[in-house]
Amino acid sequence: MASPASASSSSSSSLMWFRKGLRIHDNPALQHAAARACGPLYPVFVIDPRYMEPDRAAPSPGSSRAGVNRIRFLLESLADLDSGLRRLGSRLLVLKGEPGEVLIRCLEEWNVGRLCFEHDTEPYYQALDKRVKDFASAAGIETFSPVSHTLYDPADIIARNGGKPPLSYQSFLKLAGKPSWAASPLSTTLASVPPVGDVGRCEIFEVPTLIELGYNETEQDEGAPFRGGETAALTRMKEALSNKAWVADFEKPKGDPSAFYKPATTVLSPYLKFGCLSSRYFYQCIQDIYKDVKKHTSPPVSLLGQLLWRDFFYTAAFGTPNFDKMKGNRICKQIPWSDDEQLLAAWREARTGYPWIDAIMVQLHKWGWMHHLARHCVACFLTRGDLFVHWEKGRDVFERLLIDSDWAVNNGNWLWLSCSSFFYQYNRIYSPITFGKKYDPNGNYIRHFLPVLKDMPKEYIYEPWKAPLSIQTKAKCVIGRDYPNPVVSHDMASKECRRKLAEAYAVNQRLNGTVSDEDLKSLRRKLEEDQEKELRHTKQRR
DNA sequence: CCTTAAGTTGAGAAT
DNA sequence: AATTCTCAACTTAAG
Repeated sequence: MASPASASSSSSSSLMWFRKGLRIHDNPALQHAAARACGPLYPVFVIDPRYMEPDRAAPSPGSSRAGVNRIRFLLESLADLDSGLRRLGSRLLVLKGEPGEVLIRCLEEWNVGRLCFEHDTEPYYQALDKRVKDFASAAGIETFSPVSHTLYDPADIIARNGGKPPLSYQSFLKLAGKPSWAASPLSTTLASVPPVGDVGRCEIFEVPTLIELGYNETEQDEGAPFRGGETAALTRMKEALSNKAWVADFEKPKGDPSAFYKPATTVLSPYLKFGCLSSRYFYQCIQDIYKDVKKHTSPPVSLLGQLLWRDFFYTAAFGTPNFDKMKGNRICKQIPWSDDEQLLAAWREARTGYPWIDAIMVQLHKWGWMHHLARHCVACFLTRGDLFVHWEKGRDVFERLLIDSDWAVNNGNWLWLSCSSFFYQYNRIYSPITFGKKYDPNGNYIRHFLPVLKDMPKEYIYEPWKAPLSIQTKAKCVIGRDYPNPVVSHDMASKECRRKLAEAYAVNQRLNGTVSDEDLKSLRRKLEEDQEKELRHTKQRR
């Protein structure tokens, strides 16, 4: 790793570039930078205005790329990182602009000899990092870019599988084995960080507040239990892991998606997304608990199994060109999804008329987080279950609004839920009525996030359109006036979706992975004709 | 290529 | 009320 170039370099300063990995503990890039620095160390975070600053044209409060909840979470994380660094004798230098451009200017201005940053497998960072690394190598700057965001190096797993990512969880597990770093305990503390040097002509900012970024709305929904930052991450993890029996018995599919004041899961995902919590440290802590208990659950359902899912999707995403698209994605079924903007808008804006679906979408807007199974319900409903809208549209909404939205995991799950890849049992459709009911028969979750329905009797809370008008009136919620009628009939729509999926699957199989635009177009035409025929038949029968 | 085994988390009925 | 069974039925990844 040590390069002779750096020893002979006239420059002695180092730059630690933070992007994800917003933490002090188990941060190999920071450790390396701190340990090897013989001059000043500049810890940098670059605010990209396109990601952070308000965009009035955006569909909901936030920037063009991120909802305000995730921006808040990121700012909190940065402020916490700054105070962590200050405790160690340093601070966080915030700069603004296009990250690649800004970083290269810093490297020049500060005469940096060593650049450290966490390796990242997302396409955005792959392109950005190549630019920066090319500059660094031409300028004789040593770079150190370790893999520490995930448990494994996706490239390594793919290489061990003959160049292709494993596409089933079980084969991933077999291939992955025990992570190489897990042989010895992680280094989770740092004694000190060398001080920052002269910043020259670079304009340095403090970590901004939302208001300073130009947001008026700074109120966070009461109850949203998530504050950004490493401190909150570690507290939250310790709290979750303090109950060893809970950890040992954890089975994700048995969690209650309607629990909101006390979620059924750890809610560590946003911290893992930004790297406020090291996935490796989390892994180590879980293993320590497993050693202490007689028996524990196993992947895929166990708590450790959840962490492995993340790596599974990171690996699949890294090894699949166009992972975030249907077209040009070799593992994605080609399906003639509809582009009905009105159905999409109804879903996005929580007015499908199905309270269980709409309540989940409200929670997404207000909290930026929902339980995993709740995400399944709305994703299934939008795509293969009811509305037959393209999974990429739903993906975009999640990507914007979730505080934990993570490129690989989010796209992977949309591929999964839409039966486009990984999972193919399109007959198994989440009912927007009965699924939530079995966890929350009284509808407390709906009453909380859709207060317009708070006085609807529990008999009708999942299907308020079935309530007699007298009851609707008494509940002060007349369907069609105070709350919408269902945008589709679930029974009819889901049958229709099943049929369309079956036909699309048949075409994909017949054409064996080479479905052209023309093929898709003619399939779409055929499906529409069939639907019309079917409608005529139903009318005749009546 | 062909065969085989397996698939995180459905719904509804029956016990 | 909670658990287990049955249903109808697939598909694909892996080997």
